[in-house]
Amino acid sequence: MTRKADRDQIRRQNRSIVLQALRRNGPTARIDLGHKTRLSPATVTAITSDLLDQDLILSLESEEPKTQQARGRPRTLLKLNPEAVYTVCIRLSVNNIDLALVNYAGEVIRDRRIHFDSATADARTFPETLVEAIASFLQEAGTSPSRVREIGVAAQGVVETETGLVAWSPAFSGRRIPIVAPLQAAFGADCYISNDTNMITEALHWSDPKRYSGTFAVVMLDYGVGMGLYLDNHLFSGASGTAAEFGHANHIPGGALCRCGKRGCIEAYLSDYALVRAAAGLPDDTDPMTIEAGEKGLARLIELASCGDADARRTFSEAGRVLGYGIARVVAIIDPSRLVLTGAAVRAFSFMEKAMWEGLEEALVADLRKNFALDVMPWNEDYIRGGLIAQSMERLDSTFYGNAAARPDRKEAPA
Amino acid sequence: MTRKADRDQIRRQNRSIVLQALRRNGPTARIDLGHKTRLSPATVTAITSDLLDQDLILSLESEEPKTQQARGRPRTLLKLNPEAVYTVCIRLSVNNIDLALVNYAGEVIRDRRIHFDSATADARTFPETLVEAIASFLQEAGTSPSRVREIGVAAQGVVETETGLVAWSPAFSGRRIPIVAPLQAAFGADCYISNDTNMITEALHWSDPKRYSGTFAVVMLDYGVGMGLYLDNHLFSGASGTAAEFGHANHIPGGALCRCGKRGCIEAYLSDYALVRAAAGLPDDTDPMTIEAGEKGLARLIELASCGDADARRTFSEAGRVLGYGIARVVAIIDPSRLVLTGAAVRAFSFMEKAMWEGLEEALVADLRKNFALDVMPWNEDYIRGGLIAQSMERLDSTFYGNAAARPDRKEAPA
DNA sequence: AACTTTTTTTCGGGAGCCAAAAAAAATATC
DNA sequence: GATATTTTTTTTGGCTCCCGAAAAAAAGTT
Repeated sequence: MTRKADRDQIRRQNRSIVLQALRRNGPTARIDLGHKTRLSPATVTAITSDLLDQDLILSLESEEPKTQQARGRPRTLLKLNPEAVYTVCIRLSVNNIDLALVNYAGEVIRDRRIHFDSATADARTFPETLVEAIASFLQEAGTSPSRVREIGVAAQGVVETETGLVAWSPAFSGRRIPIVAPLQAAFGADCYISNDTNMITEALHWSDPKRYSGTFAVVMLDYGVGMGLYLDNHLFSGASGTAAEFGHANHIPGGALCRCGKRGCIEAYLSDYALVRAAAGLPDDTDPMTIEAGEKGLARLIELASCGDADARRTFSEAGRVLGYGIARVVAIIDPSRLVLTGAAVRAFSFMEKAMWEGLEEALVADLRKNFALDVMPWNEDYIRGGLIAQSMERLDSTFYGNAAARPDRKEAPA
Repeated sequence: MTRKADRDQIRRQNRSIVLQALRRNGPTARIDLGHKTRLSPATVTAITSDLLDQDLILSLESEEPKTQQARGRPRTLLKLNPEAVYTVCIRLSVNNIDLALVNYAGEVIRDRRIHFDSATADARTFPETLVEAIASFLQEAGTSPSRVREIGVAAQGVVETETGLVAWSPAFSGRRIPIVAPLQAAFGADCYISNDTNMITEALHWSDPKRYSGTFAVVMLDYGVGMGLYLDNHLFSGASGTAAEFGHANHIPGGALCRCGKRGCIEAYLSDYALVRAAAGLPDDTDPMTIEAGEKGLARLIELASCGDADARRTFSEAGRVLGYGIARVVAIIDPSRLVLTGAAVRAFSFMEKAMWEGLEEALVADLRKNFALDVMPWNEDYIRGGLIAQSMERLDSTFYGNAAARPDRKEAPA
């Protein structure tokens, strides 16, 4: 049963909409906020004066507006108060912790990369390491931890959003590492953790909501294979928060050996180590950990293919066919309107494309595969940070209302 | 951006909640409606008096309430007015059109099965046939078509909910047959079409919302293989409405021949004809259309297995392994909290179970497969009708508000 | 200085919710 | 039979929304 509606909900929602409009459009006059949000001028005045009282937004009088308008009362622009609250956005990769301090306007005011050698470090102490890293980062920045109201983390591997831990990651040699609980305990802020590809998905929706709305999927071919799902206009993370593990969906029973220990995973055909292993003619059960792949391995392979090396070309072509089959299964189950292909390996897309389409056609009946568009998108790591920022800001915007806590939770309605 | 909130929305939502509470609990006093909906008594009075004015609900004074309560003003029970509106729920199977006339209380007041021989009939004229069948059904029932405000259709095969047509079905030899548009034109009611397994999914949520909420999947093993997805508390049907086509997700590249013409679909290993084909030792590219399977074929196979026939046992065991792999892929991508297995073939589940778990274990890393529960559920066709009724009633409840049309559309927010 | 134009604020009204009081309609008690 | 008690329902009054319209503010134009 749907939850009952009451007045508070209206105001909360409308405040949140005004904040979103300001974040998306930068300094804006009340009258334009009215147009953008479809609220009446009177209501915009009421809401913005609340927000001004709370120092969440600022009035931009002194600065010269000098828009095109000539006559009439000049519009006073409003903007988010950058210093109202701060967010820390963190990206965990195999060897790095990337920290960013972000203000309420969504601007990165300081960032820092900390090396973390996952091969030698003890995964069990990682949470403490992370807490210390954040604390010293904030101290350097001269920002009191109490002003940080939101901490977002993106990690590679299998992330359990619901429990707030990394369930399986190459960085932690497969150990389950709690992240959200230690951060929450240390800083008291609202914390969350998500898969890195989910954050790319969120970033796409933020940067081009026209194109990336409704139901779409993102497949990331990188050092590992990830997926993000945006379903019915919401980021989807499944019941325990581990959905969209495209890379560990099986392709061939008993097939090539994957880093996760199983055989036949899509990742075992498409990721960096899989490509290097195949191109080198190694048996497909060669332990992935013994393969030197990563950025260098992949780059060399792409170069070889570009030079016309037959083995490299064949490797990419076979990978493309696997990709086609994988996409076919996702399309059959999810029916997205668009599928975005990204990650370091899309540089080699031209070598995979033909086989990919062939695989897709072999795998899926025409009626099901004609309704989706494919985007191939080179990318950079900033997308992950962008998604974290978008997600954090959305959580913040819907939090502020008096002292009322409780962000409405889409997951479960109370009995 | 979220839509702005206003007062109308509140009232609409609360009215809808009251109607839902009445539908779920039967005759209920205002005071209990207050408890169930968490609305104040004053508000319940206001809303119910509106609903009484509109004849959507009835007051049950004369009849003896005689509840356990002894003293105090007696509660007057309210109930939905069964005659307020009518719904027609239609199930299309290969050879039958099952019609049901349902009143606003969700009770079936008349039903009828019409034979439709899809082998000889012309699929192109099916829409007219359907319209005529409904019209004569209503006439027999003595119900004016104008009182029918909702028509819901469930069909087997690939159903495009968004365009309102059957894209591929064994009943129509693969032709695309429009359903919603002709019905809408003929009757003016709000019409929709959905996949039959989606309706089972909806029925499960309706009948046991505690157990079947959040994110869960339903797999139907029948004369064909279907799936329904309930994600984040909403029935999910994908961008074009063809999601959850589990049966046509590929299992083995270049594998067994499927009814859809492709090779290696899960259906080509798990459906009635696939089992009969395998048990008979026929080559796996034997044309499914030439195989006598259906209810009888499946029943005989189950009997053989029960008697200890080795070939039959092996057939089911192999099918179970495929099922395990298929479930593993769904779990990797969707991460449901529960997976329901149903359909005619679950009678043979005991012969498939061991291999299914083995397949699941082979295919998926442990971290991803330990978060879901499996239900095996015998079923009957009434579930589909139940889901249609639940869906139709939900659509009706959120429709009535003054003359305002516009059921809020979860799919797309306006710019 | 008076008019025009545009934005913002104020004011009054309507709609929704709720808490509390009042009314209604029984049974229990004397 | 009259009064008290209990429980449900309705009414009242108050609060908070939002909105339309009017008023005010703050320019530029004539």
